Amino acid sequence: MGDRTGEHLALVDVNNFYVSCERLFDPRLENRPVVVLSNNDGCVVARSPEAKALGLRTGMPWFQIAPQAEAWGLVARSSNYELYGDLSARVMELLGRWGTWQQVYSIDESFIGLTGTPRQALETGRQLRRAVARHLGLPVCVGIASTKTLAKFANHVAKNNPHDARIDGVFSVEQAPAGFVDRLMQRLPSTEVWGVGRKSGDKLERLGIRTMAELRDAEPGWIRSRFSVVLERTVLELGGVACIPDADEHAGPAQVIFSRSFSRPVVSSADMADVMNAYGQRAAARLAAQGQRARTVMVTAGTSRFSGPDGSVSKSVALPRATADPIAITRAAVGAMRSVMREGVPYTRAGVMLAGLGPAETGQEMLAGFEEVEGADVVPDRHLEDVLGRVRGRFGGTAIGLGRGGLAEQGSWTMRREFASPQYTTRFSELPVVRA
DNA sequence: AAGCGCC
DNA sequence: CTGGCGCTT
Repeated sequence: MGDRTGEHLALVDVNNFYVSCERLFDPRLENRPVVVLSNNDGCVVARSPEAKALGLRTGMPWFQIAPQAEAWGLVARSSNYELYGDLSARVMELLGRWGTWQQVYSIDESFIGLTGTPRQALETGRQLRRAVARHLGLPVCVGIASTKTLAKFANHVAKNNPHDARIDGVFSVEQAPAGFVDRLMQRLPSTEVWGVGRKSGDKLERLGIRTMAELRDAEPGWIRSRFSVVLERTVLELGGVACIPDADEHAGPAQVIFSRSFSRPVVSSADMADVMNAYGQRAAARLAAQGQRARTVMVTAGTSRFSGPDGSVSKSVALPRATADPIAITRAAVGAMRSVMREGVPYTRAGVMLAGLGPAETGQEMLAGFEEVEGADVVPDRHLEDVLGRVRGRFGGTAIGLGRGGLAEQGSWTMRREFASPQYTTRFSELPVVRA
């Protein structure tokens, strides 16, 4: 745990984040059903309230919905992660200013620490909600409590009572009327608790625990023996004991994965080599951007989960040295895949995973290799990944890459993005034009 | 390598 | 004609 004694925890997230981002730049999407689709336009990942009212659920495949879309006036958008990522950075930066501490939990969620009395913390929550609306035009909900799990619950309360003027998007467990939280927990199923999914919910039910309140009141040690230390912590947190450790700010992620489904199955090893070339570069670029190096490359490829025999393969290979060099990583990925894939099998997805991560060399270490240029005012880049990172930072992610066409070249397997919106905030050529 | 849960 | 990711076991 960090040093957060006596603080309140707020969990802030953006309502229907991807849809809200799309609406920000296309007001025609206001007041009508809108869904944002996953990569490859596969299934629904975000819904406007109007789309929810139509009964559309997250995870629904688009091909099942598409026939009715026109009759419903439903608008679909392909996911535009350039846009969402950019807006996310702005939201997170703004939220960080309101907290004594911040943990960015996902693209649209952040835990932040609030000080003062419970009453003051609630008022801060209301202020930051107004600030995000004013500065970024995005609607957020805020849940405030003493533990992360309770803050998640409080956020859920805020989000699911949009028309309650007393809540108005901000709910504090500590400031709720007596008995209110307990009555709610007695009504809500355990699966509404953060960290309790379908499987654990089923198992809990078989053991006689159905509601959030029953889970909160369960014996922690018994839960640990029947489930895991992770669920035990959830029980303690529901009871107000903060015990989910904060993410280590300094440590990057333990692994970097770049994995995608194909628009069309990949059958030949030649095409799969192109895939590994492209995915290896993307994974390597992320690794370099995080200032990390990898020791291990793992490749995976799989057949359709919904039809035909399961033909998933994977192979892990050690790199000769820890590196973020896209040439070394891409070579390793292509070679590993060639050794395990079966020619003629229709693979529908593949991935490159980098593991055994550690920090990249410091500036001092890099300088050590350049005694020969001592006195020069510019230290040349020692690593290809640094050069690529700088070019991409200035000219865009596909401006430069390995091989003919680099990352810009598209294969027949490239993901489908039929309903893509412009990159309003990250490409000069796609800036929205405003006429007054 | 698979299960699980989250977004 | 059905996502991607990270962590745990």
